[in-house]
Amino acid sequence: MSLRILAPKPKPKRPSLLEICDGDLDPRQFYQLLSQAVTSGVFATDSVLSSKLLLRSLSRRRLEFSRAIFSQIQNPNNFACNFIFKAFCHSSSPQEALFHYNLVRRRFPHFLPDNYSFPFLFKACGRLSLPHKGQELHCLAIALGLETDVFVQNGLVSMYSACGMLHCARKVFDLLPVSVRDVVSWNSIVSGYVQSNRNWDALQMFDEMLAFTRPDNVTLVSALTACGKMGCLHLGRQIHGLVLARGFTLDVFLGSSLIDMYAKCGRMDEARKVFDRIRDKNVVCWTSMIAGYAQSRSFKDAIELFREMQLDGVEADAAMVACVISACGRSGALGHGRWVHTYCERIGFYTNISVKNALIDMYAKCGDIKRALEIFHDMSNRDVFTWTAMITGLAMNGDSVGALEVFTQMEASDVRPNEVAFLGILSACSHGGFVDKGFHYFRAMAGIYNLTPRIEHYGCMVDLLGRANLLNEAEKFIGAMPIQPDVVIWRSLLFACRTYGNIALAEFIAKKIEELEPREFESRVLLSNLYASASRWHEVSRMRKGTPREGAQKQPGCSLIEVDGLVHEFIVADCSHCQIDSIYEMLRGMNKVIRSERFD
DNA sequence: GTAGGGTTAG
Repeated sequence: MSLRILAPKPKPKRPSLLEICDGDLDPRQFYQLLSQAVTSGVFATDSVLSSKLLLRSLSRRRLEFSRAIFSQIQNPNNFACNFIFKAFCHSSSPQEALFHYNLVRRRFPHFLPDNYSFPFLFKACGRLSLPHKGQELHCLAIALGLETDVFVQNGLVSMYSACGMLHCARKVFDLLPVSVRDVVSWNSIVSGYVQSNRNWDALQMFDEMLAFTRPDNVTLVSALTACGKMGCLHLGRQIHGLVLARGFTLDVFLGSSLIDMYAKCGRMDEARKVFDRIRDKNVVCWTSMIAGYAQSRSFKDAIELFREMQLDGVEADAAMVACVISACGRSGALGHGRWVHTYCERIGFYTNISVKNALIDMYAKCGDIKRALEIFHDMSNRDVFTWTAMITGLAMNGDSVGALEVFTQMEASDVRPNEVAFLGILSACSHGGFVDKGFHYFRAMAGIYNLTPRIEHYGCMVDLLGRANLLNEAEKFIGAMPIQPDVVIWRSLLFACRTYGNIALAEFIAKKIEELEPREFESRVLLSNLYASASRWHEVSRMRKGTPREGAQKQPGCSLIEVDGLVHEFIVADCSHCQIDSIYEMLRGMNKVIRSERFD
């Protein structure tokens, strides 16, 4: 028997901090590694490990750690600096990127930003709308010889666009040699025009681009957005054709912008076809579709789709619920609205200001003004939409005095009323019969707030005078308007004529309306009713002769009712409801009761 | 030894 001498087991090598850093780490292990790095003085000696730790902190989205780690690094290299700029420029506090840039330049005079730094810094300037800081950095970039670096220059185009300085963005773009421009350069300038609502210029740039570069998904998204904003269905369809013919992938961005374009052009059927074809829909796709339905007043479809989304397991975000709440408000679906309200409180969207604004609007539109006021009073931060929703809501619910009070409070706050807020207050004056106050606010628009009254504001004033039986003043007011009066304005005065029985003026207005809308017969019907009430039967029959029995109605009337959480929609002469027979039976029964009551 | 720019809904 021989003795075998066993070789000693090799002692396992302890992995270095760098190796640990490269491996998979759960949060606890990461914190352990961080504390070891702090105690062993790594940040003073090992710039690579410091940088790697920074990178890991960023992937954990723990910016406070990134900031702490960066502050420990004694001599940060450009890599570490760029890293911190990048982390912050995309964060919720982009000013931190510029703060760190200033800090680094002060503390390390030898530090100079490089071609990697500038895009992040420009991004931060753009997001913060700091064109002066951007220009300062632009000068430095030129001094450093980066005027043909496509990344730096594209960053500049986007920065100037984001700051609303489109002429500068265009100049940077034009100065960039054609051989250097890439698809991102074109995308940046096209999207710049779209952001500034210069949609026609955006589409022209898009057209020009096609001669130089193949567009990508991002290009088409911007072009489609421009088409949507302009209601340009023809071009939108052509771009959709390009998507299909050239085999572009229908990603969520392209899908959402196609839905949005079709929805804004009133083609919900085509929007839905796109929606159904998107795989892995995100919350934006669902919102685009739901917003489209809400915008085309198909509230029932909007609310149903929201339910469907939840069954699909997609979580809503604040923007989505604000959109759904607004659909509930406009359809009068108070039950649904309440349910979404509870849902918001549960998920935690309730802190979001646009959600609260939507809730105020919804409760006010559904007649629960008490609840709307409660939410309004509980809010510590109010923006112009909050105030406007409350003023309009009170006016709508007949509380003109309340609306005037809230408007006064708004004027005392640091929020400036906009055109919509003035529509609210003018309609409050009109319904409350406050003629002098109405004129005061109408004059204040231009005089104090530098807002140009739009045709809707003039409409409110005509309504105000008409309701107050100041029909001749209303007519004079229309005559003095700097804009051409439209049918809405004339019709509102015609209604006032009917109320106060002014046949002579009504005849004059009906003529005006017929000139503007020769195929509409609503004014004739109104006028003939007016003749009837004055027993001028000859004129009544003259009016009716020229009026066709059918086709006089342009927009079908529509009403909705919510029963047990389901919204039922009825359009004039629509028999599609599954219980239409029992509904009519009930209506006939009710009519009978009403008639018998009347003759009792 | 390591990283980059532009885009969508409300």
